[in-house]
Amino acid sequence: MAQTKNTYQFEDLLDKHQLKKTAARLRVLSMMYAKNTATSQPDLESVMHDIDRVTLYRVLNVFEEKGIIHKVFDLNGTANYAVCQSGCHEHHHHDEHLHFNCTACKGVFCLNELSLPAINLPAGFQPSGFTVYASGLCPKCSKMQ
Amino acid sequence: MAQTKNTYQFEDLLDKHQLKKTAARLRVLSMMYAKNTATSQPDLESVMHDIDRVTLYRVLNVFEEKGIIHKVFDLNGTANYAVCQSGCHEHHHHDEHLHFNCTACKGVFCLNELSLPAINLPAGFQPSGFTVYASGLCPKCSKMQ
DNA sequence: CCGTAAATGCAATTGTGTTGCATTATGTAT
DNA sequence: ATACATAATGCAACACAATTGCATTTACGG
Ligand SMILES: [Mn+2]
Ligand SMILES: [Mn+2]
Ligand SMILES: [Zn+2]
Ligand SMILES: [Zn+2]
Repeated sequence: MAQTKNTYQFEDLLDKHQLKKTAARLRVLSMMYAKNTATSQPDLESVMHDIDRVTLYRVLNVFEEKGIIHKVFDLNGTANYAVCQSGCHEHHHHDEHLHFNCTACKGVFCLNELSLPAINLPAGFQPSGFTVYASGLCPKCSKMQ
Repeated sequence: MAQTKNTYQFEDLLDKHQLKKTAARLRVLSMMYAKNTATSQPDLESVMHDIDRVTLYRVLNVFEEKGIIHKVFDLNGTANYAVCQSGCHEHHHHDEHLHFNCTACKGVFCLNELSLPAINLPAGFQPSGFTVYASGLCPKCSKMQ
């Protein structure tokens, strides 16, 4: 679920990855860590009107490179980003968990706690990674019908 | 793999779905049935220079609505479309098979023959569908290294 | 062959994402 | 505290997929 972190911890996080502590980066971090669903650039833009859209794209890109967040596409093919749990490093993500896309609230949930079953492919195909999506109703939306 | 059908069969297919037999639709059908990988609007556009891009989008959309093709996003989040095998009807697709996206040739393969393992979700999540992607090298590209 | 509804072409618009470059802010050395 | 080098940002422009409105053309049943 949503991880609680204060400004000092976000500054430490940026320090740890040798990133300068800028207002845009701190605000993106606090927004992303405050929610339990993935965030898109348009999501950020709709809240942070004073930060240029290009800056938001660049913040997301550098966070992904550093292994702070990972990219996941929603049902419409638009990029969303979620905070990485652990085991993610620069240019090397370990995000082979299931992603749940709620058809009602459109939220994208990372289900890190689930273990994915092994999948074997037909002869000739050499897989290097798997991505599993589920769509349907999230807990909150299924309660409200 | 690639299904072989002639023009009469494509006309029958359009008839069956109460779609008018137009040149654009017949050409899109013959191109999509001739290959064993999914096709994007830009793919079609690069071949059918005389057909407007908007028409190609509309042909793809109506084929998807009718259950003739299904949409699958590639690694870059762009929409590709593949011929449905069976069991797909208007507004009701059964395309819960694995999609393999080759990182070399960028081809998107529908692996209909594979059966996907069951996946159960945490309490509260009500799934209505699953999508599984694998990325890596397809048979042809893995042979060429 | 005609008439009508559907399909198409074209222009314009939206949305997401990228690039180049001038300006500003950050962190460090003085 | 100040100056400097470098990184980050803002802005304009661009690229590309996808959508919408509307006029024109086509398909097809009568
Ligand atoms: Mn995730
Ligand atoms: Mn498929
Ligand atoms: Zn929901
Ligand atoms: Zn390949």
